[in-house]
Amino acid sequence: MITRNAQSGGTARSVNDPTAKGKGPPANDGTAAIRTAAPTSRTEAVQDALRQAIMEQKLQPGARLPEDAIGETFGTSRTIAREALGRLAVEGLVELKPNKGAYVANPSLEEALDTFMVRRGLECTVTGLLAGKLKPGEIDALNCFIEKEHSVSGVDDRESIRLAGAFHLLLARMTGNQLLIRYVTEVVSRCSLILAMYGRPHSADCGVDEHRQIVQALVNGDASRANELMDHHLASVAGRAMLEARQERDIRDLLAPYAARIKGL
Amino acid sequence: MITRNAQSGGTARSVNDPTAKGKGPPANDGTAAIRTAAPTSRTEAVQDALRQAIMEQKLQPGARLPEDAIGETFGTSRTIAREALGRLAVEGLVELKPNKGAYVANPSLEEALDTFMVRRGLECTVTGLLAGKLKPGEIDALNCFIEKEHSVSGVDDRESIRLAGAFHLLLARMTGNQLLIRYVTEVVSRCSLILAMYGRPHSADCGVDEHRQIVQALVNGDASRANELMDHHLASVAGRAMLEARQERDIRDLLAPYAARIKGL
DNA sequence: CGTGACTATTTTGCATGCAATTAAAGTGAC
DNA sequence: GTCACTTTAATTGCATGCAAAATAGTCACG
Repeated sequence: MITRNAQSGGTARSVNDPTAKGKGPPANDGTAAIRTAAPTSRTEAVQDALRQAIMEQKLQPGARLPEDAIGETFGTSRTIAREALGRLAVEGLVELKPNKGAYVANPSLEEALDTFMVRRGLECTVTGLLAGKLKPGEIDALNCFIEKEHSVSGVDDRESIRLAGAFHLLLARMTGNQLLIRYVTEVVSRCSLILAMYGRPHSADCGVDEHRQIVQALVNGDASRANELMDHHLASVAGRAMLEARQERDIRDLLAPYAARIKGL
Repeated sequence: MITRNAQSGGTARSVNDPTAKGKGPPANDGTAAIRTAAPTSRTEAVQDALRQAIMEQKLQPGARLPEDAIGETFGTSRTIAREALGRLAVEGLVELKPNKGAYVANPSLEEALDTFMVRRGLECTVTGLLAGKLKPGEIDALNCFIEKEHSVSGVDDRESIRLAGAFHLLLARMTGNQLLIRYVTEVVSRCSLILAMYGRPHSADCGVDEHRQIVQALVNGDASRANELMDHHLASVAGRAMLEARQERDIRDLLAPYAARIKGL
């Protein structure tokens, strides 16, 4: 009925920029995205866009994600949307209910704690691999990054969360361990979602100083201290976020479906 | 031209048992599979079957996995095969080359070491969560499992590797942490593939006793000792496997494509 | 006899169409 | 007015078809 053009994909190219335009300059300082490399397939493009939309809370937790709507939005077929949703489900950002459809993940408190627990283990592996092995250029990059974190601290909460995640990602990338990078990327995504859901305002602020200490310990080659700091850091981030979360969460849960219905999606 | 039946999927049911028949009784003691729950979709069924085939080395590392052939084998369309391959790629058992197709993963020595490194971190999280928290029934289950491991030790290498993996999986499941379970499942899959590729005969044998010690430490609630044991255990498994691997691997790499061509696949 | 270009075939990437499941609306009985 | 049932609409699950890319095969030419 739509008959967009011919049939095959050679022309429909509305994929490249649909949700990506919202932010500042595309300077790739690790700030921008989880994905570093340019998307190779359309599936990846849609996947990246959806991930960003979810993590920026443009798509509320619990919101429905119909294949049709997504495909149409991005100018692709349901096939692509479907596959992107499937992969995001693996990442834990999307929940896939059989025969019912895809929803933005709405992690329970328990799942949130599980995620942080796994994250602590992974990040200790990171610190273990990095302690005393950082090259001068890497140290500079980290310090520079922390500077940037400090500059937005207390100003833009959402940006703070994003940068905090990016910091941990940056560390993981320095290990060069591809699998570790993938896992840290995943848990950081999940944690960012969780913090955006459960976090109180300013909850991520005081993390900056802890980041500084961690880098210092890594530079000093003190692995166990870096581990300890990282562990404490993550535990405290989780703790700060969760403390007052219980009631608020219920309200949000209850409200989300109505909000989605009103907005029409 | 095939016109198998009508059109839709309501009837084509050759999915349920294609590669699964090769082994003993279907008693579900954790021996059988990575997947515990019955597959809900056809995609999952194919995915599980392929995973098993790969881990049993029925499909050699590096072998091509054409969508067509897989779909035909399992009595489904390429769509299903494609999606299953995609998910296995996420798990790291399949390598997906754009516009070229899917291949059974052929991890390099570096990737193998990366995997073991990540695994150590994850499994330490497992031991940390489990130390002193095991219920009597769980302890029994573990001891029973170790007994079984011991019985096949030195008899059936492939089975030993499988059981060793299943033991770690069993531990992970006892944490109840879904994400942790997923990650451990993945790394165990990968490590099983790696051990099957790189492992010398009997390389996994002496692991049984270490398993026993780990359980003992967990029962005693000695978290740090359990961690230490687990770490040492995994490092030694990795070490045993890798030691003589270098040359042999090159040969296998070179041979794999030819083997695949001869067998026609 | 080896090498390069051209063609044919295979295989992936993606879009679309049909059936089935599920959610919703509408209808009637109590 | 509420509950149960039937019907209808929306959406998923899956298969198939077409085009592009990659590979294999063929033939002319050096």
